[in-house]
Amino acid sequence: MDVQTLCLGSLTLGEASGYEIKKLFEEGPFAYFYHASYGSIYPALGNLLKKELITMREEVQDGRPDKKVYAITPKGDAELCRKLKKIPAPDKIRSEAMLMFFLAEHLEPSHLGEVFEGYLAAYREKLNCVTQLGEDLTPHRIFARGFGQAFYNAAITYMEENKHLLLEPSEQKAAQ
Amino acid sequence: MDVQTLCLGSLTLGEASGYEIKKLFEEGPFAYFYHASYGSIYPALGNLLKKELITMREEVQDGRPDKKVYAITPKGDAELCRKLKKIPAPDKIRSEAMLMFFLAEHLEPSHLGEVFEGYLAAYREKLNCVTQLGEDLTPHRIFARGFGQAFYNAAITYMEENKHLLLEPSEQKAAQ
DNA sequence: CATGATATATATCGAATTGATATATGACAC
DNA sequence: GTGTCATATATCAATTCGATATATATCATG
Repeated sequence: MDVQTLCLGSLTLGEASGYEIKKLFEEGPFAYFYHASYGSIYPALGNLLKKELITMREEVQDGRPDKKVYAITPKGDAELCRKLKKIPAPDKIRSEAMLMFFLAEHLEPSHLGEVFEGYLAAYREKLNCVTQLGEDLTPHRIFARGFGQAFYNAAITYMEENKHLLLEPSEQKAAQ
Repeated sequence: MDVQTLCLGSLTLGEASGYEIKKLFEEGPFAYFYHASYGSIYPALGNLLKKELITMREEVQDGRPDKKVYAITPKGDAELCRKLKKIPAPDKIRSEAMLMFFLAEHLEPSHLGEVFEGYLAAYREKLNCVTQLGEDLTPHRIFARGFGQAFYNAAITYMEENKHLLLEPSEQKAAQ
């Protein structure tokens, strides 16, 4: 699943600029299951335009910089459907925080605590973000959003309940 | 967090070959929070060796190909600690399946069903994998493993309970 | 007993992606 | 006026992926 396909998928939600597409991955409905950077989005939009899978119009704005608004074409829609006709690759998670927790013996306790609190706070914020997300969703999208909520809820609950394992390992040892 | 740091972290669990390190990310304790490919692991080990952060010895085996066994040095351990002294980047999830669910209107129902069942089966297998994982774990690692279990459990439960949203959207619509 | 599949093991390389950086406009605070 | 923030586009070196190649050995299957 390359960024071009990702952009096509984004544009099925309505026309958007590269900047707006990026926001879908940062705080929008895609935030909890996919990521893409400007460095891949802008070139992808250029390629899609060349292939006539999307159209572009320049929109002059006042109070902020002008933008290029992209929209998917029927040809682009057909291409997206073609690309979605496959078995998806397995999920890939990259959690530096969890790696740190796993290797916690190599961290200073104060830093570990800081990392933990920051991580928990970030998850609470993400849950908040997902929960506020979207109106008039199709059942499919309610399912997808609910998955994100279920994930964040489970993570937050787990962290709150098992904090001691990470932050007071000496007491745990003593209790055995 | 680059692959070199990741390899250093892997080697704190004990000496290992490139192939064995890869398995940590595929079915081992890192599987549910990080990924790395051969194309990054082998060059990373080469660079770490040059920098004397790890050592290498060739181990002749019978019944299978010989392997190069790497071990972390004190210098490597210091470097790892240095690299871990920072605030971790936010988690990044890449789920092609979830993207498909979100864009389900563009999929044939039979394909959607197939993707869903495959995804659920994969998660059940991953949960199984994580649960069987590790003996004599430190509290930190019990925390990390438990997080993986909590995540997979939540995901599986959610999918089982909300399957209808995804696979019978017409009935949902009719029920409104 | 060939044939194919699977597991172990290392290595490489083009293509894709990231993360950082540059550039620019305008709002808003202090 | 000075700094910071949000909007907006674009580029690029460095990193990483995913596919492929190569090799050894086991095991099943017809």
